[in-house]
Amino acid sequence: MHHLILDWFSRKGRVFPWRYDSPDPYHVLISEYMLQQTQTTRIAERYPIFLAKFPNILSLSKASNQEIILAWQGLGYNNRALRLRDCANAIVNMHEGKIPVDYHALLSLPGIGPYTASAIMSFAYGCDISVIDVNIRRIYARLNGYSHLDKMSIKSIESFAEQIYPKGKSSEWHQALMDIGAQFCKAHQALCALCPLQEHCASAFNVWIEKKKVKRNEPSHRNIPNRIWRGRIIEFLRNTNEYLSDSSDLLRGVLGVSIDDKDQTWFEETIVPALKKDRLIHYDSSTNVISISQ
DNA sequence: AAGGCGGGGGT
DNA sequence: ACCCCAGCCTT
Repeated sequence: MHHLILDWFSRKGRVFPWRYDSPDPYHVLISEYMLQQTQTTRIAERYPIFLAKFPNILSLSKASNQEIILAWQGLGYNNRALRLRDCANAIVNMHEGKIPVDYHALLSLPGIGPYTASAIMSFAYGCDISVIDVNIRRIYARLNGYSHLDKMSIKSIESFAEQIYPKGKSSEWHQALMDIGAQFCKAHQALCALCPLQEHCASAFNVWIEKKKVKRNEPSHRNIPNRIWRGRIIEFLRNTNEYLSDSSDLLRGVLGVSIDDKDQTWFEETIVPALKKDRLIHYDSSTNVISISQ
């Protein structure tokens, strides 16, 4: 099975700007950070532009809030941008600018959790470590014939993951599985006929399909979730000349020309505090100017 | 344990 | 009109 998958990966694996035979650890850090909850196609567009602006860990560590938020355009989850800069800063200050080759050291950095830490260990440094994201979890559960992802406990997944991957080939193995999960062994559709794992899969051609998630009611305004409005506000500020705006101009620019008291209250009591909490904006109450935080 | 957090393309 | 995505942090 190992040879089958590794061979499949070398012939049919997806091609991305961040995939190289000997990747720069900095490039792995950036791509994995961007890829958290964000689709590969989006990253493929933005990744080269971002790297051109911040070519190494030192330049990234010195970015102001404003610079990093601007460079994050199109990637979503804007406070991730600040976390990434903070992460670079911690690496410069605590690790002499070298991305640690140590799982627990990575885990302690801002915005790096179990997935990203193991991904860096594996993809950047070629270490023997198992990597588990939602695609790989789903594949392992199906390989073992479980009737649902959640039927296989985290512990079982972890111990299976540890013993299944070919030692010395962690990087290729796990990236291959993510390719398979994204293209064939999908949550809502299983294309077993195309899957290189089919002969080794207990669920082949008889796969459980994930139920649609019940959507929970998000706090919304004018029928649009607040987080979407927040994103639109940051985007509006990105497109102003000095990345600032009079607060009422901003509100009209985002919501439209007719603003009532409810809009105003919602903006001041819900949206502005949330954006400030995330360090994304600065609000000068004396001049009534809102800006992307410096 | 659950909720919050963007954005654009797919269905 | 929803639906989802190479997670992580906070409460």
